[in-house]
Amino acid sequence: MAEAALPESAAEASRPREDRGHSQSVRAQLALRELLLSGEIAPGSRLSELAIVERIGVSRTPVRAALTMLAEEGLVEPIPSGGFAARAFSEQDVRDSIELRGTLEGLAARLAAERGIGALAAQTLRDLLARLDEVVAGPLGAPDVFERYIALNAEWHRQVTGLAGSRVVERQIERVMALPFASPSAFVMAQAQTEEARRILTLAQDQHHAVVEAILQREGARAEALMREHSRLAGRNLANAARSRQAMAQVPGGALIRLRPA
Amino acid sequence: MAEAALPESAAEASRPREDRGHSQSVRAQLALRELLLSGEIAPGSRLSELAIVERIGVSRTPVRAALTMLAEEGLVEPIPSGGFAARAFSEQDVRDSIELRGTLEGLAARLAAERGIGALAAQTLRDLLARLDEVVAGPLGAPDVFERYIALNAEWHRQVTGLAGSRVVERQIERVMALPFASPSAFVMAQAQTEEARRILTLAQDQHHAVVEAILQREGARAEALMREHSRLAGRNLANAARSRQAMAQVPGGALIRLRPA
DNA sequence: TATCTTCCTGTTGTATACAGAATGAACACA
DNA sequence: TGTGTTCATTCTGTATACAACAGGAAGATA
Repeated sequence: MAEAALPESAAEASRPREDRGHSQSVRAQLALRELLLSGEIAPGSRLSELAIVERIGVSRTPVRAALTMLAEEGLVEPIPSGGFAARAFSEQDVRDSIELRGTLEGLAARLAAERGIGALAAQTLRDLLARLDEVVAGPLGAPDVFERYIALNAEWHRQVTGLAGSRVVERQIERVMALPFASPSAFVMAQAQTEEARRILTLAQDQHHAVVEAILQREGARAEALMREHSRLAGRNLANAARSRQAMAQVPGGALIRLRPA
Repeated sequence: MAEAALPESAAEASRPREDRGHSQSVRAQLALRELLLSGEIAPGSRLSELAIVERIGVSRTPVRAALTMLAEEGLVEPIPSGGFAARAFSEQDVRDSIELRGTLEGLAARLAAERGIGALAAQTLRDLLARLDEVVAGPLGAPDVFERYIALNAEWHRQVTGLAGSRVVERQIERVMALPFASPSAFVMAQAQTEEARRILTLAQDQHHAVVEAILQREGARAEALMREHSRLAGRNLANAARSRQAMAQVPGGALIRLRPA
């Protein structure tokens, strides 16, 4: 193709910034995921490799690689006769994914508590809590407040899953979170508009504190139970968001969710 | 290559039976997994695509596909500079994998209990239990007794994870069990030789009964706790097997496990 | 008009060629 | 003898050609 013949630097410069430095496969994966999550590719529809090639401008080989990766992630499913189709999710699937995340994060929290964490990790957690406190207590009307919360929240969850000290567990949690609506912050933006926002953030943040306390005091069972319950907050938010199409549009991957399927 | 030019039937006939009807990619995946699990490819070593091509007789494309699949499974890990390496596992990794399976199976059992199962499914479970009872109570010296136990045990676990009625959860459990030493029957053969075999099988089978009872009586928390504890039997068996090189050889994927790493 | 057959188009699975990058060996030099 | 450098080899990532296959439309026949 034409682009491949360009000198490397020119080709790089002409690409979207986020794609720089990535291999074609990664590029294809990112682009395809974007197309899927935004709903531009309708859930259920077949994904023709050639069509994707034209759309994202890399050859079939990396597209194919991207498709198998996305199939592993679960965003795409293999068709028996060959090829892949964009996957649709039921509300129950979302609910189960959240429960799954809660269970695995609960495991991670319990392991962290049982095995103990170092002083440095403890301080990192406390710092994160303090910064989250600021955001939650501050004015919610300020710009980017929720984006800031999401970033800090994601970091907190990453920390806790990392503290288990188990590659195996960490990997598995990453897998679950590959489904974007299963992520800890999936429903934050959907709630941001509601008047309940502050209440929910307050509850979540209190749970954050409690989990850290439990981990520091080596209370494994408590850490686990709290972490599970924490995930159920997302479940509640899902129930609320499901009532409004507008709210669902704020949820990452919301376009893939078929509400009240037959 | 030569083989590709052969008429389909001849090529098929000349292949090992297990490979019939599969695509080249699946063939490569099976063959590679076998090479990895048997330890023929040393853990930690780099996997040259060309070397694999020569070894299993399919071209680079399906080999590459197989490698990415195995990377998702976790048997192989990507090298930063490109390519893949056979992965080695620590005893802790195995322990964590077992804990992970227990946690997820516990979730499945709880969901099954909470959501309830149909009469048909209940009967299937009872039948399986009865057949397992026979094996466990019978003479353990008879040929293939343990193979039979493994098959029935695997089926029982498959049933329970299926009863949760959640694709998402089921998929995740499949992922964990892709690591062969995490499977419910991983350490059965290693224990088969010991005098403790009957005791362990008896304990496991009692837990099977208890889990089914809990599910049928809709006791979610109990089903979950039992299922977790059930998985810890494997953890105990691991501790025993780890003491003997001969016992480890009986464990599927045992060759990948680096005991007492530095 | 309904149904079966045939053929054609589009699609995937596979093999392979090529370019750029990485790795390791050989060699020069301190 | 140890160290830094250069070069050749090997490898991966990507593009593309080709063949088998699936699915569907058009046409023939009852």
